[in-house]
Amino acid sequence: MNIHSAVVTRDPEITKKCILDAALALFAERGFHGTNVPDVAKTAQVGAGSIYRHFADKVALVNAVFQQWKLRFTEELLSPAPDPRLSYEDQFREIWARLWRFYRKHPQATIFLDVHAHGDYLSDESRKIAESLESKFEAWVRGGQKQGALVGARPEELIAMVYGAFIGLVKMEINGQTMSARHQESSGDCAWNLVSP
Amino acid sequence: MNIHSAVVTRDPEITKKCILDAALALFAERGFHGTNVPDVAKTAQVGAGSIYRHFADKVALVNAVFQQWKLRFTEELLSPAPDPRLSYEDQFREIWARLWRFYRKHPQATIFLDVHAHGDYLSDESRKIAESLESKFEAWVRGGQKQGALVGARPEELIAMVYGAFIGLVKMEINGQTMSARHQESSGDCAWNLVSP
DNA sequence: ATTATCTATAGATCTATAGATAATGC
DNA sequence: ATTATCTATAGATCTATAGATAATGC
Repeated sequence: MNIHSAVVTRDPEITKKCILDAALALFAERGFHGTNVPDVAKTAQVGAGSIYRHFADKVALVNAVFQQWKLRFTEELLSPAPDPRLSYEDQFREIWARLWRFYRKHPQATIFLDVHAHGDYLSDESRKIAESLESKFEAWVRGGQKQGALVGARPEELIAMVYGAFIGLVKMEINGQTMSARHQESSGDCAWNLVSP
Repeated sequence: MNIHSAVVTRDPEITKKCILDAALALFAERGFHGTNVPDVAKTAQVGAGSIYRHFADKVALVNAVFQQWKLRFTEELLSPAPDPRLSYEDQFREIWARLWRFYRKHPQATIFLDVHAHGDYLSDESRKIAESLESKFEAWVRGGQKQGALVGARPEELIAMVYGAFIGLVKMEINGQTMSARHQESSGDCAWNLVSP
């Protein structure tokens, strides 16, 4: 059945990585339901069947992408933790700068994580990872509140507003208004005012 | 072919409204590609064919929903304009309160407008309506900046951050953390600090 | 005669699998 | 002998249409 095939041999892990990268790009741009598996295969330059060798189904694939990038996002934002000798304002600005750095390095992942944050196809494992990131941020906020360095709202609220403001700027940029380094910096002033007491 | 049919007669405008309401609910919950036309018909309690009598195709339907609610959102947020005799802080708080009122009255529309803000299925007409709302907000921001009552960033940036922060809170609430009237009020303090000079 | 509605379905598309091919390892 | 890959496609699903039915208006 496979007369013309040129089945190239390579490390299966490379095949898997190609699939994950292609899935990230297409899911970020078109969403879960807007992306079909043959297109992922074509973008990854693998056969459609190979995707089902590495992932049980399309839902498992999107969860693998989600978990990979949620973990990496956590890592790049919170490891190493901002120097605790810094003022909370400076720690906050460090995290704000890391958000922008993450987005510059991985724009597709930033969009993917926002778009797929609440899909009903997310597994319990994926949700657990998201909650774990959330609780790390909440701990940081509570620390600042105890010192009176952050405003006394519920930590979830402050996180939702700051991250929401960041995503708002990202979407604005994707819509055509670029954010220069200077704009990123001054948006940090605004974001700090949001949480400062 | 239609032996058992009970073709109920009613005002075609009511049929159309039922379709638009059903489409709003399903598109908001499952997104454009995650929603299929027979499900919209079932939710609207009409035959699938009736949808294509009122709308050219699925894309025309989502655009009709988008335009209806984007216009209504603009109306409810900016008409009547906040009393210009009020301080800009009080005008801002009035708009913030209207945002929450819109969301409480039309939670599905709030989600719909966020999820479908940048879909590639949006028509030029839909985009024009979105831009027109944006420019009304920008004019309001420029007015405040001239008086030194709002921080001097680009208006698009301030709008993106404030609206992003609001959407962040809405998503947080949908995720389980309710926002009481008191929380809405105090989140307005934070949001005002974001844009205050 | 026209208009609105319905059900049934043709045709397109998408997911997941079957089965062939080739490379690697015992 | 096992494992990874491919192409082709079965079966499910989805969009949009065809054609029947009924109500309204001239």
